[in-house]
Amino acid sequence: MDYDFKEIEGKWQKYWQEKEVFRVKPEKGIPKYYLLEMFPYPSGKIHMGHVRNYTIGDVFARFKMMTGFCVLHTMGFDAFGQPAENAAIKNKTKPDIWTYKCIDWMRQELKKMGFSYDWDREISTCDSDYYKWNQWIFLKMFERGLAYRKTANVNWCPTCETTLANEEVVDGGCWRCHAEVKQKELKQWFLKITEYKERLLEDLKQLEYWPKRVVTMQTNWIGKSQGVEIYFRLKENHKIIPVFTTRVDTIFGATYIVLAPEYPLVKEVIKGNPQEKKVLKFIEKVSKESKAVRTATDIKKEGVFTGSYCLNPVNNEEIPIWVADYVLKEYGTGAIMAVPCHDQRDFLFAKEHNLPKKIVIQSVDSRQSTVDQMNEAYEGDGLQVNSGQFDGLANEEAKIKIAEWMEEKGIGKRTLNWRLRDWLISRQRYWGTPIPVIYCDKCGVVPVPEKDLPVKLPAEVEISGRGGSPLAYVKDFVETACPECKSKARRETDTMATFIDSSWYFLRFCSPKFDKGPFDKKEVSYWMPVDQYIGGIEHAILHLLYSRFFTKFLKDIGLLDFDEPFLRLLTQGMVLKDGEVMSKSKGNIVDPDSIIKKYGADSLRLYILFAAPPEVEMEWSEEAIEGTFRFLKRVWRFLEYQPKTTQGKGKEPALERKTHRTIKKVTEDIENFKFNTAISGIMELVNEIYLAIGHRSQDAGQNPEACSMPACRIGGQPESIEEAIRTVVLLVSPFAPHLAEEMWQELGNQESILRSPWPKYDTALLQGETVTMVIQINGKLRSKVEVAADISETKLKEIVLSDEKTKPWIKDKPIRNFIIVPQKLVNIVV
RNA sequence: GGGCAAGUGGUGGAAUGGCAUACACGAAGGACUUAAAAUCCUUUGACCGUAAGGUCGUGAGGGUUCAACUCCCUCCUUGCCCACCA
Repeated sequence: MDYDFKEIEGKWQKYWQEKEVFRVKPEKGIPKYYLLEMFPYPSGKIHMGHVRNYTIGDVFARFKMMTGFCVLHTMGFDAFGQPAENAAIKNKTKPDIWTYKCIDWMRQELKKMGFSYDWDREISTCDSDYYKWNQWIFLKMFERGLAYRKTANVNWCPTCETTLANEEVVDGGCWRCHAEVKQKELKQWFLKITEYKERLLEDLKQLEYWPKRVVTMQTNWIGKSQGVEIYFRLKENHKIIPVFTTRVDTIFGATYIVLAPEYPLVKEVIKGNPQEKKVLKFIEKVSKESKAVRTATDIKKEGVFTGSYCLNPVNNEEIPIWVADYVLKEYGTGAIMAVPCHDQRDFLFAKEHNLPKKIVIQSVDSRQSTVDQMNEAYEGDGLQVNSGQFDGLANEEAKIKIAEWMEEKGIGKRTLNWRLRDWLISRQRYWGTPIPVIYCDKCGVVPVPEKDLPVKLPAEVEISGRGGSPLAYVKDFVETACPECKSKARRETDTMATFIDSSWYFLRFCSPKFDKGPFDKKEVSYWMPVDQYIGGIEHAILHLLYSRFFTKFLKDIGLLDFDEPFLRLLTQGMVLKDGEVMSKSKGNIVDPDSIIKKYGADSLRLYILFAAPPEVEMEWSEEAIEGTFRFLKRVWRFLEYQPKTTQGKGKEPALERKTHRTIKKVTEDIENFKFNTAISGIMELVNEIYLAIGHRSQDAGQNPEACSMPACRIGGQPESIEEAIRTVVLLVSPFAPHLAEEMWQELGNQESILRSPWPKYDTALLQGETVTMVIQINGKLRSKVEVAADISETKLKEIVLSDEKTKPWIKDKPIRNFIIVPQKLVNIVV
């Protein structure tokens, strides 16, 4: 009987579906487990990254099911987004038709992998049943002032007349027509995530089961910095220019200040002075530069003198005011004080433009050069010099003293600065959630009343990729009545960023068909929070931050009773081919479907977990998958093992011990997501079983060459062998579920293997009567001895010292130390 | 520039203070076969040695320890994420 994976996999996928094995509902008295993998964008085909992500999740879900949990394991589609519009233009189809077709293909491919999803709970974010609640949440935010409108810049391609996402800007040009990208001001919707910045930062401390680096990345992204706002005054009219710094200890070394080109005061400062034209020209030039160009590291920092001066408030020194592109209006106050000796960017800028430098921090341990000898800024700690009454203080201490002194004199104030900005959600796109807002000439901005939701996307739209928001051209959509005064009004024609969709989908899975709100509170309080979330590191910042923000907001309006949505997070590594990320542009894609056809889903699942630990990148190798395929065939052939009943019963202690040790190892490894070693543990047990069967046949006087499996039916101690085989089938079942189900049935079981409990190990059977002890002389391995497990120290010493291989290394040298690590090794120091 | 990972046989990887290279892949040899495939068995870090055995060996250098891939310090390399963040 060959291992016919095609037939087996088809059979069991059908069985699972028909018997609704994965359908789940809350059950009293059984602990719940919510396992979630990041849902895919439905591009049509699954790729190896999906296979890896979802296999990791599936193994864990099945393991949890077998260890007695009520497991919520779901799948859906993050279905809005630009590729559908691009496909519509390219293939002369419609985004919805294209998307739903892709979803169908993708669902089929996922089913072929045998994943244990409750497909009854499938959701697609482009269904109005779903995006209706995006709109509802938006309205709740609007009510509380957390959704607001302001003008902001977008990347604009003048040729295509369209907005471009940052990733569509290639080398400062449009990805499609390569025209130079301009900045354009538009009125757009924002969500006030900054209102939650403290909590988003503070609650990171709760996330002890998140990878450290993800927490670090979020912390840096929120970017809280403690510093001082210092008030510089214009020399002419004493107008205040506030400057933010984290290094107030260097204030005495400030030799100029720099304003962002967009800084409002700039135009006033230069009015009528000889520099005016030059500065205006510079501002004009910078304003055309896209952010990408301005933030590039390798480009020289440019700037111009404004012709004006201001006063350093600590010593009333006159210092020049400059304008430069490396200062950003959005960060801090939009103005900086420049300390060339202690900030590298300032150092380079000062060097370039011949500006004065002044040392104010003296390094303690290295003799510091004079200003002229410096070839880079000194950014480390040290003692204050040239700093008036603060000279001689350690700079960390001076930071506090100077800040206090400035506050007393009213020339500065301690303040916090945050890097996190509000979230721009307006998109000039069709394939997204319409923003539920109406503009009325009389009433102004009017939210769509809840009862009128959803604001549906019109089906008949021309997608050309040109001319801004496509919805603006759909007359029936735009023209509407004001909900308040009933007079003629216009709908908002922008749609929401798709990150909104994924910011709460994990809640929708708890009650996917609920129609009285975004989710059923009762269901959510049973299932949430997500116990284990699994996905790519590329979502470490935005998606996870937005989801945390939404959760906190929904808690504030009384819909949730917890602060954090995801208890544990696993970020899986990428799948590489020939050392590079698999990607279309590199042409090194391996299609999972072709692998399934050749080796079956079980082999693919097993291989992708066996090749590397989940969180590191893995190298794809077609040759290596042959190995896991072979292994499954080896397991499959256990079905041919039929001990003669006349042979009687009997136990094989060594095999029994191996079986129980393997149960322990595999169980612990799965719990810790060490799937690669879990699998190798099962492989070892399989090898051991084959050995046991082979040895029996030799003992029975058989020709060992005849010991292919069928000939081995004379097995002497079948009890242990049968137990071992049954154990292998159970242990391998989360990894290769189709094969395990089929074998389980062949072994005489009626129900799905998922309904059988996970095997337990007997602690008493783990330990043999003897152990092998390693003997080291001076830390070097010299011999091994087999001794009783509970041997006394004196007896052990005796045996070790009389060991033939040990003797020559000791001879008559005095023994200085005799170290015993129980049941492991002894080390003799001579 | 900042942050975070990682560096072990021909390859993927195992060992987180106690036998370095588990488990696999590949390679070589053998059994079975008319042959092939499949399957099974043996060998497989380097060097010295007929052998027994020995020496070296986890990116480089140093340190702690009876004992270091593992802990500490310095450096090198690669990858990922972020970045004129004041």
